[in-house]
Amino acid sequence: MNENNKTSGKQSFISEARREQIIEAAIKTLDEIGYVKASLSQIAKRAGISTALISYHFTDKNDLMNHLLMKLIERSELYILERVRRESTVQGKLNAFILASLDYQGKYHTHNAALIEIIFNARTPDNIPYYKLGDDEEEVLLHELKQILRNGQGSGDFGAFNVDVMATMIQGAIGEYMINSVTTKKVDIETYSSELVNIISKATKA
Amino acid sequence: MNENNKTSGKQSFISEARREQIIEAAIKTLDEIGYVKASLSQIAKRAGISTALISYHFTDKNDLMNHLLMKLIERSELYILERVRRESTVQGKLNAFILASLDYQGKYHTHNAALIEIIFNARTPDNIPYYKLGDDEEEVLLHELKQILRNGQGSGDFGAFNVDVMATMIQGAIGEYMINSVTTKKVDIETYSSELVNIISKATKA
Amino acid sequence: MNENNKTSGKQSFISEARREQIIEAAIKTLDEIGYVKASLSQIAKRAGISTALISYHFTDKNDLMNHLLMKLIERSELYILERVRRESTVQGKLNAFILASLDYQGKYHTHNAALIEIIFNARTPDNIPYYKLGDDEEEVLLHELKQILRNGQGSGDFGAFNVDVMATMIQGAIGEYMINSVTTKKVDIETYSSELVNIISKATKA
Amino acid sequence: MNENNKTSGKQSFISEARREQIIEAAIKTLDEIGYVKASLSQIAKRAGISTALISYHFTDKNDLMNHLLMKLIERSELYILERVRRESTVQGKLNAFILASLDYQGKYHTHNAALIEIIFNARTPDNIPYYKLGDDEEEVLLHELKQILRNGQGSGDFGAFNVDVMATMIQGAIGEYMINSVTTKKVDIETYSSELVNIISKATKA
DNA sequence: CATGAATGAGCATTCATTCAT
DNA sequence: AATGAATGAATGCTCATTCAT
Repeated sequence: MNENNKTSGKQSFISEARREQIIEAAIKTLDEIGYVKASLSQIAKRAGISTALISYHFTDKNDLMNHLLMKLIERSELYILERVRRESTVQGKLNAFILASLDYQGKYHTHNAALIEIIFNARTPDNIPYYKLGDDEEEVLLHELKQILRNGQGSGDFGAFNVDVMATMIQGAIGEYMINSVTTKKVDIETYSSELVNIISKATKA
Repeated sequence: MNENNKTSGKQSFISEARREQIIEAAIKTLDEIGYVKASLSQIAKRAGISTALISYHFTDKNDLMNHLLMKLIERSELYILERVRRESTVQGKLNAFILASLDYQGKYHTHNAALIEIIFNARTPDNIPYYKLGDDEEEVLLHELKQILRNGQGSGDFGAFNVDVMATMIQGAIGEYMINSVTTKKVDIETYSSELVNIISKATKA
Repeated sequence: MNENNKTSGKQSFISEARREQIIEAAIKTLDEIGYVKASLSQIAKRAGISTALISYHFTDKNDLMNHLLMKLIERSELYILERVRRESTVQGKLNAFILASLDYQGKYHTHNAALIEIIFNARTPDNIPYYKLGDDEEEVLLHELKQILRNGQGSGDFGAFNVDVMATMIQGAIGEYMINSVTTKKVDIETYSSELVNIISKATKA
Repeated sequence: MNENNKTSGKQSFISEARREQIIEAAIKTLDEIGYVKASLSQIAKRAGISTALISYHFTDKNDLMNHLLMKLIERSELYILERVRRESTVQGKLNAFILASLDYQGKYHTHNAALIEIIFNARTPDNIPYYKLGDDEEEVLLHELKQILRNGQGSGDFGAFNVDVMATMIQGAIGEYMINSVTTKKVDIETYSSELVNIISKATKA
């Protein structure tokens, strides 16, 4: 497979399947031993293939991590947006956003752990951390959340507040649960979800 | 320097100065190139010393990182708690907590970046990520925040809400600003601070 | 090559050849510069390969040394036992044992030097020197020697003596030639061999 | 202390005491962890001093090992020769030589272990192993042993045999006991001693 | 005399990557 | 498409030695 094939869109069916398999193994590896120790050989071991095959299907370790990250983001977006779109009211959408986000963390915590490992560890060749890379266009979820908030303000359901700050706060509150072990140990995810919905509801109220 | 001296409290003045210098260089290194690339030789380069000297003053790379982490946590705690204690009302204390936390991030963002790098990258020998290690006793700031919230509920200044959830949410909201580059680019820290204070104020109101 | 392959019996032809080559280079290295200085890079230099390739074919430096030791012991055992088994009388077997042992030292003195270097230098992780590890089962040559002595006593060819002591003495006398440079310089190996045969013959006589 | 002082004969009393102390610590270290791991810092630790002080009192690690070796050889020579000289007959002297040699090993097995570690591990800068260095003049014990054998042959107490070979054989038989763990475990030193005396007695008989 | 501080050289090992097959 | 073989570069760490104090 030449350099082009590795990044171009069209691959053979078998090639695509291999890439998928490698990405899944990488997710498992990141969850189990963390980014620092997640060497290609550790990933290959979990995939049951040789390291060389990873290099064959991805230009680079970086390339693999990028694809992996895209896949992880895509999945969580699909899950959360699907739940949001099912609701018709702004309040319903906001609640759905929060609940679905936390649900996803609980159900696919392996994915979430892998996501955290990548975002906080991987860096571009210029040493820019991935978590600082966030491009407006890419941040689909944040965009959706802001849209809900703006719509709520427009319809009078929500009061006056800085949408960017409120959205950031909500995302921080959601993400913190996974990360803050003191809370994780003390409060179960259902309680956290419903309490958070209440608090945000009050904070956004007109 | 023998094994004991490396961890015992009393060191010579010059030795203590070197340790300090190494720790500062390590902070700089973590901020600049991230945990993954922060090798002893990179740290040594920034400190202008030999790698061996780091090994001489710290038993281990792990030992260095632990001391560094302790120092970083200690500093931010001192800064924030000092500001909180200056206030007399619960509302004042809560606002001070939020503002001081964000101020610290803005003023010492190198320290904060280093803290993030360590917490999300370092793992114990059993592969437990540092961010999952959080021990109740160690989490001084979270404890203080909960105390403020409980006092506010007791005095009637704050309404009814789950203290653990509210505290976690506030911490998430504070931490997110540093991490969420979209927001960092769009909203300056003063705006974020004051808006967050307003939102939390409304959310906690009786 | 995965962890398993390194120790399991079946390897590819080319892999086995490389392992052989590395072991031979290690023998040469031990003979030339001794165990203490026999680093992987010194061995690699003599094998004309990279250090990493040694790590690829052996799990460990220890693993390499163990394989090397096994090979050396095996070779000397094969050589000596073959010569002993050609003889039919106990006296013939005893003499053959002594002569073959000294012949082996003379012919393959590089191997013998390497053997000495390993046995007296290598230690287990618990600091037990290899030369103190000798397990009855493993000491094939000592066992064979004792068998000859016992058979000779049974048949009346040999007189009464403590078999363990006599066998140890013979082994000591054989090994000493290589080690004692004063004697090595003064007495050639053929003289030493024939004289030792005479002396032992007298000592064991009925 | 300048370069000269380190090797010249006359040192201050305190300096001589320190050297003694270092040498004793080195012996202990060699016995406990073997030559390979016997770093200056390990020796210093056992002596309760700093590594720099060893470098101050000995030009070199090699220098320390040479002095240590001399001391060890000297001690065993004194012990054995004293016992030999107490006897008047050649047979008595020969037996005393064997018994005293084995006694020394039993009584001072720490010293003996250290001796073995040095002789088989240390090498000159030209990579000549110490065990191949043996100079006729230095080998006082071998010389004494040969003298006894020659005297015995002269007086008619002993028969005809090659003195060099017989002496080497006896030394090998003595040394083997310490080294051969199979025998060490099976035969106690008293039995080995008396049996060896009997065997040698028969082998040397007129 | 004695030490703490410091270093350059060397160590075994792991890693991402390449290449012939 | 897949692998085993191979490597150069880098890592954390230890060592013997030096030197100012």
